[in-house]
Amino acid sequence: MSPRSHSHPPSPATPPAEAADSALHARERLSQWISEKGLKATRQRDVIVDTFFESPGHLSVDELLEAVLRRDPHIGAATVYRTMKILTECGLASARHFDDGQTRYEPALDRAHHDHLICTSCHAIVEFENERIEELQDVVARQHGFTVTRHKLELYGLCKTCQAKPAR
Amino acid sequence: MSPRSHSHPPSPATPPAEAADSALHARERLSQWISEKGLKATRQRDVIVDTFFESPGHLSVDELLEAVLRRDPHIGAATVYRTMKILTECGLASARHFDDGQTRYEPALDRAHHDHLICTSCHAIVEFENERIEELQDVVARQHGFTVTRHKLELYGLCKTCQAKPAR
DNA sequence: CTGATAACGAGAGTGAGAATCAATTTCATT
DNA sequence: AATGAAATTGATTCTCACTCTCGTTATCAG
Repeated sequence: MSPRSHSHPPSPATPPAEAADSALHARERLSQWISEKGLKATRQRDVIVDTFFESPGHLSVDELLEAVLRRDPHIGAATVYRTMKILTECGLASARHFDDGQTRYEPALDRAHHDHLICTSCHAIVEFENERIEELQDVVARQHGFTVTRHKLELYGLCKTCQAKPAR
Repeated sequence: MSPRSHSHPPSPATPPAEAADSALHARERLSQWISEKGLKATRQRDVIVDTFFESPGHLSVDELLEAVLRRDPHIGAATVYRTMKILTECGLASARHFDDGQTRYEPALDRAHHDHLICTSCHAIVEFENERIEELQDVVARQHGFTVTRHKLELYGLCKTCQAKPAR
């Protein structure tokens, strides 16, 4: 079989202290959830969760897997899918479906609701909040007799940088 | 008030005059586009386009195919995909990607922009427009240096009917 | 330590949609 | 009408994101 040389995988490049911190919080909350639900803690999940919280937001599973494999080349894609599903269920991550056909995840630790501006050229994603828009949405929903549980507002276009550049 | 006229060619179920009318307009515009682009008119495309414009909005390709097959059981799914792509390119239809993983098409003949309320229980889709929200979106985009080319606003929740019912 | 069982990884299965390709249809030009 | 180049068709295959299956392994309460 495989030699379990499992020393703790040292982080290749020191991540920002902030990110590492949020990864810590997340691991606490996750272990809580795990014991509540009768799940089991595994090395793979730790690696995936750490990687996720130490990476910039809006990762696709592919991108996350790539980063995970740099730390542990033996983790399977299915495990990343499964882990992100768990993170979503316990409220630590939220899934976003933009128009590129992939599910993207962003950390959801104590984050307020927000929407997105998406550059169709460089694929940059900028978050924003606008209380007025939210209010108006509620008004519209009420006018139509709807009780809204969630919403999605995405603005697609060119970011400042990509407007300046000619055609890419 | 719906006019009950018998002036239409015999079709399996007489569609609303309004819909048949828009199907007519659409066919004109399509044939224009077809000759412009050096494409060719075909019986299959006519059937698909007619069916599309005589059906209620927000059809998935599956649903459309089903309706098409009732008129001509020999039309292939690939042709429906291809035809809807053409309709989208020439501005007669617009594609929508809601959270159910299928592309849905709605007629776009001289229609103004609008957004959607979607019932997560009965899957009803209600359209709405709100000029104030649009304006605020522009403001937000400007603040972030974006030039927005299109946007997507979807409100998910329960419609009036489904709120009344217990659980479905 | 041990046994029940959750979790793993590899790979097969799915479903929407795009691509391929031989056979057919369209249509401008004879 | 007949021709033939080019577009179109439908069956099938492929791709891509994701889920499921299954034999094996790891976790953890007792």
